[in-house]
Amino acid sequence: MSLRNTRQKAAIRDAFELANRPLSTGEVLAFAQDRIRGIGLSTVYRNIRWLLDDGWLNVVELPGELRRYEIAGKNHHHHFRCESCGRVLELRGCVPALDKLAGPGFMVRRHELVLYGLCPSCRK
Amino acid sequence: MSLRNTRQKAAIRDAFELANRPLSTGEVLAFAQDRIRGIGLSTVYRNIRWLLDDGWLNVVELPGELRRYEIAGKNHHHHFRCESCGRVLELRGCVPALDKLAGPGFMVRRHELVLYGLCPSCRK
DNA sequence: ATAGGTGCAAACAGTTTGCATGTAT
DNA sequence: ATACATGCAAACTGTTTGCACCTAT
Repeated sequence: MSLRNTRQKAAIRDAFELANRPLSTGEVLAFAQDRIRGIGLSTVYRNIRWLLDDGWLNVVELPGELRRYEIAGKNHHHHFRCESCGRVLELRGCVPALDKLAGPGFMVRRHELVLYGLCPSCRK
Repeated sequence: MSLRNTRQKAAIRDAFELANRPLSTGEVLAFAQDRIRGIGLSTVYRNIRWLLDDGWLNVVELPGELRRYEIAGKNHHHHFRCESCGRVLELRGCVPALDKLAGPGFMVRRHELVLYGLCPSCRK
């Protein structure tokens, strides 16, 4: 849990609020370095860890991708990864009966779904 | 591309054929070490790479998990990860209209779906 | 003033690569 | 005999940790 308010901490939170999409540590560092010369990668990791503990961030893990993080507290949703620009975008809602794909022997507790293709910007 | 038939190579292929589920490099190594004393991890990695190039294996990447591999050539399917035993099992079939989850601005090319819970063995 | 936070560098895990040795052909 | 494959160790990437210095309180 973090107790003090530092410039670094503020810059890291701002990165997520401005991006409004899941960010990797590298993306967060790039943003924060524009504001604070010499900010270290370990500071990014440590603050992300604290924000996760606080429940302010959630982990977003896509298959074969670096771990990303997004602001917590949103409704159940899934993600779209653009194969052109590499960005990960949020999708709203879900698909019914997903969990039925497992047969009757299984007990399904949760699921993850990721769509891949071209985002609206890259499709043009 | 591999040209020679070695004991190591045979043991690695056998691991996949006997397991009949996606395996990580660690799982493959554990299997192969039962047969061949002193087999190295890099041999596992190299042979998996060759088997991927040959099209004999496919990559199976689940969010936040180590990369796994499975025998190629199967129909479109998804996976179930047991939260008790950690094994990843194959599910048959798919769910219709998955790709509709992205709005009209997107072009969806493929998707990945993973279910989590208890497998039939662990549920008992 | 003081202890929590930062930045650097070292430690780690999983994966890849370089190289001398071993072995299938 | 030859060159491909192996096994070891070193390199590499993403992440975590130890520690001296800095700074919000």
